[in-house]
Amino acid sequence: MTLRIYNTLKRKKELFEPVEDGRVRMYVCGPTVYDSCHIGHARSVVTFDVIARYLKAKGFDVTYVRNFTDVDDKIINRANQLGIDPLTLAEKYISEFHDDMEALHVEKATIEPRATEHIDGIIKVIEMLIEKGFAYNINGDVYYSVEKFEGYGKLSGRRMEDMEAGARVDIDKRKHNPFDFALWKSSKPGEPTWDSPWGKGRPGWHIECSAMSAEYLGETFDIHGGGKDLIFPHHENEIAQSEAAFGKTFVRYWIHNGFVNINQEKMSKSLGNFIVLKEMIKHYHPEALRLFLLSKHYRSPVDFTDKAMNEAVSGLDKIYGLLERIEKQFGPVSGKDKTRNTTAFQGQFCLAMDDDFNTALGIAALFETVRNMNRLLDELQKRAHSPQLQNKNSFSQDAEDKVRSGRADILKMGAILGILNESPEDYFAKKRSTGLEKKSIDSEMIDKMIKERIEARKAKNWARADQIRDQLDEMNIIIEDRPEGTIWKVKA
RNA sequence: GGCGGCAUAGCCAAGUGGUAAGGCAGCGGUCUGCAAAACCGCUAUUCACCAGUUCGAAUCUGGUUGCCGCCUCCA
Repeated sequence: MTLRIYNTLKRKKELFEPVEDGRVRMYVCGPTVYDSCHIGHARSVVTFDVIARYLKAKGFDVTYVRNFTDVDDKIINRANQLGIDPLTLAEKYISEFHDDMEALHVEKATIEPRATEHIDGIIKVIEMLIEKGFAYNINGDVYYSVEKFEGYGKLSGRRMEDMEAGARVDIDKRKHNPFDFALWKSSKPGEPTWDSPWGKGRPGWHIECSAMSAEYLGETFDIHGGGKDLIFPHHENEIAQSEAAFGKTFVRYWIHNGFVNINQEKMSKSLGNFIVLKEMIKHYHPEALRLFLLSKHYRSPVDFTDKAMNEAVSGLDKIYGLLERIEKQFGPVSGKDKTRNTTAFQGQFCLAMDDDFNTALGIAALFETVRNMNRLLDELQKRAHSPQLQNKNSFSQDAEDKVRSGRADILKMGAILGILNESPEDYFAKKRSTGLEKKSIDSEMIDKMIKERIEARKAKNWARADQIRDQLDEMNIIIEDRPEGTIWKVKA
């Protein structure tokens, strides 16, 4: 059970060895709260949610810090446009973020610090950097001097000389080097400001993460994550700040998730193709989104399409379908079920997750378990209908044990992936009612028609039964005659 | 201009030296009054192309082509 993680800094997979045995300290860059979350945010948050869940399941004591950037140019601009206070705007989107994440079944981070609540810590780090000669003050603006930090560029793999060649960087003559970045920005009218040794102002973007991670996780910690786009300049700058200020290795393992494309196009505001999370979960089950996102490796790009989402929905239906089948036959999960041997989980699934959180491979293990359990239930059903078979009882006892263990397996895998949070009844009931809403059909009418069809079938009036089924089909309702009774579904 | 990534069946996708997971779709079968669901079987002698290393390569090396990302706010 050795976990290997792809480390962006080293550009290879490495054995994971935390600073302190049995503990993991991890920091993930959260959103700048100036707008609603889109599915790109969802990918990052879900990726690290699964990583945190898995580390906990492996027995680590996990301290997970995910920050909010609640003071920033974008927030100020947006607030000015709307004529409201920037901090009020930030508050609104923080609360929206929480709502979205709850809907997505994202577990709460241990600590969710905000930049504006850590101004003192930020100022302290800037003072250290000035003192050590890594930063300079120009009329109340404090800049970090990238040339002073020897390792600058080591995360993103770029050298200063290369970057200058074709770089598109704003020319600020006051900076010693075009790549020098702001640690502290002097205040302009209408902006939130704090007192500092350099006058009134506000922190730059990168410094908050150096200050807050040090406060909650120490000067060296285990995992730092975020989207690939943050590698440069944000994370490069964080390393420069923290290692210069504290004189220690900042982070041991850097993890970066890939992007979400929409119909093979980069998702961007200018293309107008970004998908807001709370809109999308009106159309798709949040767990289907998680299953979709996790069915590709976290470092690869994923292409969001309705087709891909519908495939995820089919997969989720299949899993819940099995859970429903088991529950109908053996009842809900019992206390005893929770302590069962979960061989597929401990074997295939954990092996996959141990290899750089290979959720796609883990999901394959989940589906294989689903198929195995369905097969067993089929066999059980077959035997029940053939009275000549011997040892029926011992087989069914054995099968029940296996099925219960299989369900425990599936639920354990689901708990890492953050899916299968609902009871199968609720899942399908909700699906039916939202399906009806969309097509504006009345469920009482359906029940009435199904009752009539059951009567017709009892009387072996197949013509009438099929006629009713055809009518329902026209209403986008699908019928399944199961051994336990007739159920219906709404067509996707 | 600089840096980096990717190319596996109809589609999505895992697989970094030992002979191609899983999902979706399709077809055939079992089951069913007929269906649906579920299960079984089939669907890549082959992993963009060329050359090389090796007993052996989708996996390593070199080259070619194509796609994409970052270097500017961005998950």
